[in-house]
Amino acid sequence: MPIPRNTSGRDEADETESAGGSAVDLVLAQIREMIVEGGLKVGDKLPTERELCERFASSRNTVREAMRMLKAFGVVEVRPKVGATIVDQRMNRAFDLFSFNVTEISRQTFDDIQGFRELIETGSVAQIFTAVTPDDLVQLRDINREMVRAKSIIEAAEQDLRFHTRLVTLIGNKSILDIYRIMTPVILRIMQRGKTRRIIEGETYREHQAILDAVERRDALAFQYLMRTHLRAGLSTFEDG
Amino acid sequence: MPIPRNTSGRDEADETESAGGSAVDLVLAQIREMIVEGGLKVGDKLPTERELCERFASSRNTVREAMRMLKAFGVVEVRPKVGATIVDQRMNRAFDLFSFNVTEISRQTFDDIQGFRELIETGSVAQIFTAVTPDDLVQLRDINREMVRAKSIIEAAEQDLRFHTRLVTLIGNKSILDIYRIMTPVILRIMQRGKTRRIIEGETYREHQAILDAVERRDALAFQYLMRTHLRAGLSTFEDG
DNA sequence: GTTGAATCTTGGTCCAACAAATGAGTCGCA
DNA sequence: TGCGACTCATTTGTTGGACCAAGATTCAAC
Repeated sequence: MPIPRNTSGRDEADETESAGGSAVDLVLAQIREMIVEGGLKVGDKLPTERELCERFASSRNTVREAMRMLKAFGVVEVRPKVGATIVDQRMNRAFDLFSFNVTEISRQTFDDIQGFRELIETGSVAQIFTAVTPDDLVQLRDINREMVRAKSIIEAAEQDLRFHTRLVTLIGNKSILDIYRIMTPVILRIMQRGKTRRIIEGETYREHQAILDAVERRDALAFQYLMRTHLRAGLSTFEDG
Repeated sequence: MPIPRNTSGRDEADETESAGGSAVDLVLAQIREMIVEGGLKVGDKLPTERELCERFASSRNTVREAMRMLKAFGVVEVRPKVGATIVDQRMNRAFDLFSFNVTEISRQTFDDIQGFRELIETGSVAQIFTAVTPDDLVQLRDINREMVRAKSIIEAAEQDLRFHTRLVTLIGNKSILDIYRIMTPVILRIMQRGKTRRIIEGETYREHQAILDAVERRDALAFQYLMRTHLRAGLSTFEDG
């Protein structure tokens, strides 16, 4: 028989959780606390769902919804018949997060993203020059050629992005690369907008080649100038909606 | 009577979703598709849970778990009785994402984060100098003084971060500010590590002041040099675990 | 000791029900 | 007629229970 319990656990909602209203949020906060207090690390296993129900005096559905959120956060990975283990896939989750297209890219967003890229890609010239190898350059030119051979604008944009991501990888900074990867979906949409095959085969290809030439010569000023010009080239093609 | 239906909907798992195994993932993908195909924008309302059950031939729990994930992604906001409306709070969600401390900060992460900050904070000197007003400088010096008056290391670190965030805000680039905010929890943990009151009252305070002096003089080279030195100062205090 | 079958465990899904909150319609009164 | 209070229905939040399928475990047979 359903016991008419305190459905909205606001009485004991003294958690630090900001939105500690619903029972699911409460259980979520309790699980988080359990992880932190218990000093659980990546690889450790969480109790079973039914055990969590018992411990937090909640129904299984409530616990499951809380687990869903943890899964959405990339903090736990749950396999059937095995249980939930703590992981850290938050970067991948952040990546998924922005693949969700809910808003059209505004002119402002476009400018901001390109400004960010300009900061990253021109500012890290020293690290790139230090790390780059002849083999890297060969691969980069290959990518550039593949971009021209691409069958569609979308595919070409992907190669274009691959080119830039490859450069950013050379910086050797995982945080920067993670963030660049998180922005990938948005950057892709930007690239696909206002680009034609003619632009890709012509301007984009040549600009990439010129940038690689500058890398080869270790010409920092040229690299920065060419990269900035390259990134800003798209700005003119952007049409306000 | 429970109909022995196909519990693991792998038969029709022809979705583009990467992990389209479970029924929840399937419903999630279908809702996403519904949003995209239907051209639903921020502010639009989703059908009721029961309507989604009917449309996707799933139980209410399954739909609810899918909605939980959308909520975790910051894509929908659901109020009791009112229903689910589409929002875009993904940046806030990304912020929450990294407030979850599951791993200890390694030396490598420390270096990477500081390297990223160095790139952002020294590379945007032109934008900062253009945007800064006398009032901004007054506020920045206030923040710096508050940092010294802080009652705890944690509070001081928060003021320290506030100082840098205030500077980054001057860049006027929302994307950069968003990313800086996302990194806030990690940066805070870095700041709290290896800092003593002596360091905060002395070195940190003086370095901040010197940076502001450089801003006031519009001395770009000094600004970049001082900022870089300031950010790298912490590196020596970091002790390997 | 190894292997294979029986059993147990556990996550995945579904169902039925009730509580709570809120919007909408309705009734009564001025 | 206008408006406030009231009732009612709808919708989300939560619970308990049930079953299934598949991995993990146990145990018996060889």
